[in-house]
Amino acid sequence: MDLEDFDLYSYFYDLVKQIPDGYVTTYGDLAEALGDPIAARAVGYMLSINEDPDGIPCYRVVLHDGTVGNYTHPLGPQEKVRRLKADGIPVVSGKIEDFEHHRFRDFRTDYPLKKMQEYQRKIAEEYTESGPEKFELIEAFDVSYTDRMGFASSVVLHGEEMESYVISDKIRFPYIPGYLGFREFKFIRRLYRNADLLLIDGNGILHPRYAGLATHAGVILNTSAIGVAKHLTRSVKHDEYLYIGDRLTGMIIKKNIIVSPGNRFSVRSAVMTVQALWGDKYPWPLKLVHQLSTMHLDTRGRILELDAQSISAR
DNA sequence: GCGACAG
DNA sequence: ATCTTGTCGC
Repeated sequence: MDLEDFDLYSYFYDLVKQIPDGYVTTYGDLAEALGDPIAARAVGYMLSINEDPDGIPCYRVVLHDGTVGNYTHPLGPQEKVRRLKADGIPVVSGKIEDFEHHRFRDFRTDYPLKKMQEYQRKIAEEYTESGPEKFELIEAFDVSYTDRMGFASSVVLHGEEMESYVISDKIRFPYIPGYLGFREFKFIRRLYRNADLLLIDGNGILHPRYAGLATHAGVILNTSAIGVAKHLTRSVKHDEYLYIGDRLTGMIIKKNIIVSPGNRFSVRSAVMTVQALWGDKYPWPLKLVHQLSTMHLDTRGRILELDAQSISAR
């Protein structure tokens, strides 16, 4: 199992196909079969964008209490009820009768998200706090999305010189809290131009397993990295300092701007470096690369050439 | 209604 | 992140 290039969509749809005729399962049961109950919302999302509703029986996935729940179909939830009844499942006023008797949870699975957690713990062990303080080549990354496509960009800075890169690819991993690295690192790996500092939209060691996207990228690419996030994730806040367990992992430097070390930085040195790259209201290389990604998405990857002025003019 | 929830 | 109308504040 190649965790760095894992197709969770295919794996998930194969799980859904395992639900036998005459049985149902829940969003949480499928998340459990993937390896982490936190994926329950991603389960709902993946079902909602199912491209093969006749081959992949989404209608067999219901709420925890036996309520039928939503169905993304032109005919709506009533079509879900119709299909369940056609399978011989009794549904009375939107709820499955004798729910536990019809509930399937005996999935054949390798629990891929559990393996990814282990992988993240190994990455976290490779994180180091000390590193260089001067950088020749800085690269900032960002990705914009449609349902199944990602449009990724990077901006590379060396002295006064700047270059930008764009790539796009089909998405094979949904957004799942705590697993962003498995969604976005493949883009960073392809865009990486041997920079000695990576600036990444997301968290570093401010992560339940101390291995957010910026740490994932910094450790695998063996370079310095910093994460800058716009929203706070689960952590304990003391003044502006953010702790996971007893460990200092990040800092709120402005409203909705959270800095955490990815690799080869401490919290203090990461904050100082971000401040050295401060623009108007945000580190300017990240603002620029975000605009580039958005434009890349808007044109569906048909950008051929861009310079900094045409981007900033937006 | 509440809690979590990086992108 | 994306989907999106109107609304609030500078």
